[in-house]
Amino acid sequence: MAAKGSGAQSKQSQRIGVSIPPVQEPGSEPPLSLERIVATAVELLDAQGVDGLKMRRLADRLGSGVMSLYWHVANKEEVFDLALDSVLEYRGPPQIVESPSWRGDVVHMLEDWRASMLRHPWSASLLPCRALGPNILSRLELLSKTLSRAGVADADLNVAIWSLWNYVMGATITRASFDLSDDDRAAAQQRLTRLSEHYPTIERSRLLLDNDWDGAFRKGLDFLLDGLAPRQ
Amino acid sequence: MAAKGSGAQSKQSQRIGVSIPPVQEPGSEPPLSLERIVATAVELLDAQGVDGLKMRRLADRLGSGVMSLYWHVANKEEVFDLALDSVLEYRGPPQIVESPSWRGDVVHMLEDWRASMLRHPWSASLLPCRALGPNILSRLELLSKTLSRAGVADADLNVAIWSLWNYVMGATITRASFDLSDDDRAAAQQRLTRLSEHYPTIERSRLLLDNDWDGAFRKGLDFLLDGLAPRQ
DNA sequence: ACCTGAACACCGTTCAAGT
DNA sequence: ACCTGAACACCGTTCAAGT
Repeated sequence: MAAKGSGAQSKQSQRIGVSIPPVQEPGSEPPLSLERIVATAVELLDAQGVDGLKMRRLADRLGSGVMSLYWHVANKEEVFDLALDSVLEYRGPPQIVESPSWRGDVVHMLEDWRASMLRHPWSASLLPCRALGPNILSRLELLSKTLSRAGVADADLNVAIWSLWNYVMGATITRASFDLSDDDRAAAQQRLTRLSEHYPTIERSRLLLDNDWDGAFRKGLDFLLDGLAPRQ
Repeated sequence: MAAKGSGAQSKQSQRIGVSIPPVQEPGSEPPLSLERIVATAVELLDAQGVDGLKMRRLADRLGSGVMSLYWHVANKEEVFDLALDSVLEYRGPPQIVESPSWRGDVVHMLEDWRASMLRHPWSASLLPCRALGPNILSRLELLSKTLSRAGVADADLNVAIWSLWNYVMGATITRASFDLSDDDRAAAQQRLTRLSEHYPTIERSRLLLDNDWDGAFRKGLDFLLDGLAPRQ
């Protein structure tokens, strides 16, 4: 299961003394490494979507043979896992003077989470069915700690966390997949208009064109938080 | 784009008079039809998951050559679209005497929606990125109409619908993917315990093992509905 | 109108070597 | 320790026919 080179931490970024910085001669590639593979996988996913990530294409971009990848990585699945987690790092809430409120912290983290996933539209739909990497676990830990300090009882903690997780995931996955296809969406709304006898209400409200996603996200999130941890 | 035989409605289920019911001679298959293809695709997906649906395997089960499928269907994508929508039919709320309350109707529809998707665990993660079929549109229409009658203003209608959609999708996708792998989940929690120095709070609450999914779903849904359409 | 087999252009990955 | 090319066992789909 575990990849051979998984734990390897390439330390070549720690330059010793004043040795020559590794300026890239055009055409000569730096050596393969887990970091380069993951970074390039993210590039590829951003550019071409989930189906665009192929081992051969990845190797091409890295200037190596396909099979070289398999030294650093067990299989394609692991590439997905690593690319996904690499995109979800969290740097914490802005520390302006004093941390304002637990609620502000939670909202910030969840909005940042959503924004991170929307910057990489392939990531949201991948997350639920993949292994939970350290960055995701860190977010959950932070969320849990914050809610706990805010007074949420231990018995209610898991429900609160999963409700928020579910809401964020649903909102982001939907948004990301609608994002991918602006034309498709217009086409869908047109099809809806043609069928307006069957679906008069959603046709009238132009459901498929409405796009205040950010506002809707924030509003629903507030409702959830009101219920989960009432402001006292 | 449109498949050649898409609109075909095989009417052979309407028996004329007392003709012999189509008892299957073992080995002789009924003729191919869109319905049979879709039904078999659902079987295959239920049994083997998303990656288990291959055109060749589907053809095998149907007792036909692979390429025969392409007469009824444009490509594999269309098989997914049709299988998905076929699984999401809604029969409406139980009509016991009087329809109780708009809120009961909404909750019933959304819980039924979730249950339908959980009966076919591959469906939830597929839904957001596929075409909206008639059954899904019907649910959205019903939801919209009910909320509208409940007094939700036109301007707030789309936000309300999408919030609920997002919540249901997120909850179901998460639940379904955790469902797929009971062992994996235990393994993940074990890994978490090993790393408990980094994630003490979620380790202590045994976040990854908690499984009152149904209760959590209902609770969060109530919070959302409270916010979206306050009971007067 | 409906079905078919052969063939094509891909995939991920195994294996047996190379340095 | 790291990289490689040839080969295998698959895929979805095109095409040119068949009935």
